[in-house]
Amino acid sequence: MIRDDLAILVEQALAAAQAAGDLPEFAAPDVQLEHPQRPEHGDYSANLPLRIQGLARMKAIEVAEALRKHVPAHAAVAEVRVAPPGFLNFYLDGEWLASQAATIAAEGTAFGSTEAGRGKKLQLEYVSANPTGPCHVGNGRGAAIGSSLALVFKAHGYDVEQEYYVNDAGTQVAIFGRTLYARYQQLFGRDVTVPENGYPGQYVIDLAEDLKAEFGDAYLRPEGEEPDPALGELGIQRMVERIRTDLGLIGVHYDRWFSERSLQVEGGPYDRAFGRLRDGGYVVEREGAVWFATSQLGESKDNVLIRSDGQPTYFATDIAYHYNKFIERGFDRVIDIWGADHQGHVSRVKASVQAVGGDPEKLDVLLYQLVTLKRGGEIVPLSKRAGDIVTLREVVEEVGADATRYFFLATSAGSTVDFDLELAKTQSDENPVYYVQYAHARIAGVIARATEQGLSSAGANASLLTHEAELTLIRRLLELPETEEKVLADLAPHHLPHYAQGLASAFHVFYTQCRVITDDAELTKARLLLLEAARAVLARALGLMGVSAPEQM
RNA sequence: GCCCCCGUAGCUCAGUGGACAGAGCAACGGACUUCUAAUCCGCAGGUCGGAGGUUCGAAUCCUCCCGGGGGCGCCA
Repeated sequence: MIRDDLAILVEQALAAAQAAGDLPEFAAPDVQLEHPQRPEHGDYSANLPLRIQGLARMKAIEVAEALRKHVPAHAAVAEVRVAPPGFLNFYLDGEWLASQAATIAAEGTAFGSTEAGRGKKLQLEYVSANPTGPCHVGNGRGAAIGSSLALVFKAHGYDVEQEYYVNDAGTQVAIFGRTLYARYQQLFGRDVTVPENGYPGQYVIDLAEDLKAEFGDAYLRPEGEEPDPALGELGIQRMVERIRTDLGLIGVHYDRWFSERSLQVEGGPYDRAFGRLRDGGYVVEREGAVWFATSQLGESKDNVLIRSDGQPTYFATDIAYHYNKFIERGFDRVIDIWGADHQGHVSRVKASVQAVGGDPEKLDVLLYQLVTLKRGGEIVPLSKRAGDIVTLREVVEEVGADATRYFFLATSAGSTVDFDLELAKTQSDENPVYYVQYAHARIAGVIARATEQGLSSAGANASLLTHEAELTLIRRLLELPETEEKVLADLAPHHLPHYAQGLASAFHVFYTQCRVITDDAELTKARLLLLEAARAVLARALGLMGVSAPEQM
């Protein structure tokens, strides 16, 4: 990308200046280029002189001047200027910019793709909400972040597997089974109550009704007896199906649904991982429970693996799960995306990866802050245990899949967000996602009209693109590769909506100032070429967000 | 009590070592006989929670304090 090309020019200038004796010899830090906030400071700016003034024992402004003299000529660069207190500012050449419209149009939606991840097996695990209830709004945030990251990684050559970890074992599943059986019995007139710590939500009643309609009293046992485990399993299966369907509504699809229970088969990952922990001397028994001596690995405290009732903890199966990911499936990199309420879990999972022979450096845990759901300013609880849950499906039906995904993507994972249902509904017409989509629809409209009139960009002369609005738009197009790089480096897909917003804005300005289809046949061709480039980049940005790029609105 | 995240315009949020802090929404004033006005232009809006410190340079890094959220050995 152009930014990297310019960085190389700066490195070359430094080497040349040192060779010529204009600067002393020293090892310089990596060259970083940025976009100045003010246009008069150029398109790209290097602060290298300020950072090496100490090494050079010269004033920054003099370092900058020494560098400027040695910057090699480059087709993209019209001018390099020195600005106080010591910046080296690059101004892109208008003719080169115009030529980029042709380059981008030719690449189409492949513009921005790289092979950076070629041959790397990457796993992204996200949402993985308990199958004891449908996805709620908060799960939607994890879904949008994970899904979008997966799309970007794929676009850069990574072999990506998206996985949902199904917690189909353990205490909560058992409680869910008992809740379901209680609701089921109620449908047959029995006076039973939902167990303490059960799931009071309406969806369990709905599920019980479905099962009764389908299987009648097949799961009913004599009063007072324990429920048929098969009922609970069936219930979990149905909830998983529901989750799969609901996530599909916002375009989230997984390569694999990984069963927690499958880890626990005789001689399976759970046993093997446990063996590794024992071999490492990390397993101790105390207070009737079995502990993982995480404190030996720098953790502040030990953690229970097997409870005193003999059941493994969530942590224990999670160790087996990560053992399976790293050691048995051999991923080169694993990214877990969790809600911030799992924050305390991060360091001990990393410690466990190390303990079972994996490399904790290859594990990234991306935490997103929780979503506060509001209805008309009032907080609505999100927990499945609270009963009154607002499902992801309800939200999608109210505000639409595109707006939902865009909303969840638009803020950085580190910020808490308020999702006000009333606001989401009333402001749906003003949602930024429509601003971006409208830009795409406008482009599609003009191109369609041009096609009707037998016009195309064939044989276009890009150098006719000289209007300031045209060049500004092209500058924006060129920022897509940088944006994607930043998304991957920071694991921060929120850069995408931010970028798309700016790109759409540059397009709308262009559209207002520059008429595409005119009597000037040559200029029309050139502008159609620019439209094709803009359309491809916009469609790509929207696609990476998992948001549709409509032909018309 | 300890740990993590956050605090930026009226609201929702970008910006996390560079130049005079940005966008959207809301408010106000303009622009459609012309490829979609879900648009554009203009105007306005800020002690970057507070106080010290480091640095040529701090919204950004360090320390302390205030406020909000999350977490802290047998829930997941």
